[in-house]
Amino acid sequence: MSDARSTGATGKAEQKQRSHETILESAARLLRERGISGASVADVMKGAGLTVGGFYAHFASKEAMIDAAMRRTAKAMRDRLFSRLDDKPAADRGEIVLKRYLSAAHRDDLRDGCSLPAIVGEVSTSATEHRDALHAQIDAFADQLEGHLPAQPNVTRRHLALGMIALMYGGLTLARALRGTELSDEVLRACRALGRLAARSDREQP
Amino acid sequence: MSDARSTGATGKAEQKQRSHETILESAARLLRERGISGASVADVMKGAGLTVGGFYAHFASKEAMIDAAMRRTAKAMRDRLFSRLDDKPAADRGEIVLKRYLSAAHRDDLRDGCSLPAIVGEVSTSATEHRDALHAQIDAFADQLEGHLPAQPNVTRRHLALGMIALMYGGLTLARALRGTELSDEVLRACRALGRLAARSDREQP
DNA sequence: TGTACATCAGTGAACGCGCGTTCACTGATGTAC
DNA sequence: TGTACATCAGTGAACGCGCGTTCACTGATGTAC
Repeated sequence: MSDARSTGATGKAEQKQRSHETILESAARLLRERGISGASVADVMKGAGLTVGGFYAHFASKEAMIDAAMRRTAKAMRDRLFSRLDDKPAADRGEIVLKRYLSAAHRDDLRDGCSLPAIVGEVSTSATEHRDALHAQIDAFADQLEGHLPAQPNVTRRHLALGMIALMYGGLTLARALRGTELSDEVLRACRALGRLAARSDREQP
Repeated sequence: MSDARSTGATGKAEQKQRSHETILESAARLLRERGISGASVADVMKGAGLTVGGFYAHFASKEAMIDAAMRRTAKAMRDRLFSRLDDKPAADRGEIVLKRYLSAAHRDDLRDGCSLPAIVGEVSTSATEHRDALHAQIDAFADQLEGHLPAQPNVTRRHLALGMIALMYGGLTLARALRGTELSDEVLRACRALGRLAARSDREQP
């Protein structure tokens, strides 16, 4: 505490920054678990160990909070998906990302997984104000993914990446919606098989 | 009217049946446009030219109405997707379904299109009570689709069908969420290109 | 060092609103005699 | 055929609830002298 003081930062400002961080983490978790409309301001604050009233000292609106949570979650997800990929053969990398994303573990871990399943549907029907934040998220995802995909005839790597993102997002969301059924596992397996067609070029160069 | 009377049906029962139909149509339309939580009972009744109070003479709950609207919409969508397919060469049929589903016209037509984009996300996060209705819808879709897909090495037709459904649902939903941007069109194109890998077997038998 | 005042992160109650659901009522239609 | 009563599809106001947002207040922390 005295150390913190000596760095010039005041205790109050530090405390507020810590709270901001905690609120953002709570928001990101509830967003992934319950979606945009399900992540209520009161519950987000409760999840951060605070009360509703203080919220507007940290964010201008719920909309701003959701956008911030989206940005943060997307970055964390990409870091995890693409981590330690350099150790693997270049030809395997696309398929490794595919398997990480479309795993039963990822399907079952709502709290720490990808936020797309909780976001895209709502943005398409009732939360259009988050379109720009989603756009940035998809753009960044595609940029990073296309570097790990093989050249294929008649398709750009960019298109392979966007197609795989749609497949991964669609497959995971569908598998989550069907959680607890045999069909849910089947969907994951099916999407991994379909994605392999795009992620590997072996069949083109026998 | 006198004709109707002579068939033995009473005017009152007929009127109620007509209203039931109108309510269901209004529910299906609002469900596709605004999602499950966005299709409020009051708005559904208003869309049918009626008032809220009468709703519970037609459905036991909002949940029952949504399930009924889901069933009806899914059937209509399949009929449209698979219509007049017998005129086409067998090898083209999978790709034709793909192109019909992942078209800009379908993306832009919320009112009459597929209901999956409005349903799956919510079922995965906050409307789990509709899991069974969704399961039946996906099952029926896959059954019908797999008959139009080619044999491929290392993948069952069932898995090809489920993968394509996830790709089509994911791609359309993402494209709708990004509506109005260049990226939205790119996503549609990308998903058609990826889906072609599954829908056509040409590359396997040169 | 000690005292008086200023700041401000967080509290908790209240607001207006839309939601799903309930219910006493209305009035046109249908039935009995 | 005409009259009295029963039925029932639909009305509209009310309910309890959770939502996003506002605001007067509290009390610990920080500053001035």
